[in-house]
Amino acid sequence: MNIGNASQRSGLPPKTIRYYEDIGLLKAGRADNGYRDYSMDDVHRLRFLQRSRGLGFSVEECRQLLSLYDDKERESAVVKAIAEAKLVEIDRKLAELIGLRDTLRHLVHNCHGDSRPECPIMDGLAGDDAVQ
Amino acid sequence: MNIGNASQRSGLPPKTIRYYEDIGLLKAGRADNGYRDYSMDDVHRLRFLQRSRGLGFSVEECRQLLSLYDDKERESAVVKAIAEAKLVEIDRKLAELIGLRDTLRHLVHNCHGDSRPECPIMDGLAGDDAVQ
DNA sequence: GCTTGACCTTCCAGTCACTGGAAAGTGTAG
DNA sequence: CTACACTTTCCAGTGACTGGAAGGTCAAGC
Repeated sequence: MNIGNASQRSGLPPKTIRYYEDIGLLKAGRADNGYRDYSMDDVHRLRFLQRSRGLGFSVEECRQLLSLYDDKERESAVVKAIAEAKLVEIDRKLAELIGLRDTLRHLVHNCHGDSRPECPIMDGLAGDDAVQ
Repeated sequence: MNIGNASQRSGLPPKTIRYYEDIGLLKAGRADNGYRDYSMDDVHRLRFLQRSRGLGFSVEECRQLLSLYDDKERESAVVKAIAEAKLVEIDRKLAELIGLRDTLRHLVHNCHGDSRPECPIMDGLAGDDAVQ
């Protein structure tokens, strides 16, 4: 199957699929006309990449996960450790983002938002007073 | 004052300050020896940038905020609108991240994490079953 | 005066994960 | 035969820095 077809089945843009091949994440066969040729197995791996990336794993982590995906002898403990580390990372990002939101929300809440120049948001960003 | 000093006072690395100058975010004077020379006013603007970036505003948004910061006639409503839009964006990111965390948490929870190859995380990433 | 080391300058390249676009070849429907 | 969609490769750009090289400047200590 051509790349466009594989793209539709995997949910990854053709450009991204070629990029993944470039960086050695997944190699495709070639048809006689030079077009890339994908098997259903390839499509499964592409979908795997699409989901892994979508869940926040980096490309390097995806490379690792994909090799575990191919490894019929893998230990699920290894996979679980990677996923747990990612979970910690997501939780950290989440906490940071919540902090940002609360700070910004507080600033917005205190701003009249009218035609006058006085603005607690600006004051907060300027850092004259405590922002958090 | 030299860039190192301005860096310490603003919390921005010298490299970043030079980069901001490169992209026209903030211009510094020059001393006789060719070194950049910063006033306390410059430091205030650098701190303003440091805080704005830290709160998740893009460099282009910071450019806009900085010009409002300088505008003594600004309307606080304009600032508030920008901050509110950013708040919506942060909330959207937050919701997405929470979705990711829940999905991943669910997968991790279902995985034994032992020496056997069976792994619900892998199955979830492969997408044979519903991930969310 | 000389050396050492910290600081400063510019410029170029790399990061991450794509994405856009140009130029050219291929396949298919009418 | 033509139109048009699809494919190929290659090069460059994104955002917001960051690292490093090569060289200039400055202050302290000997």
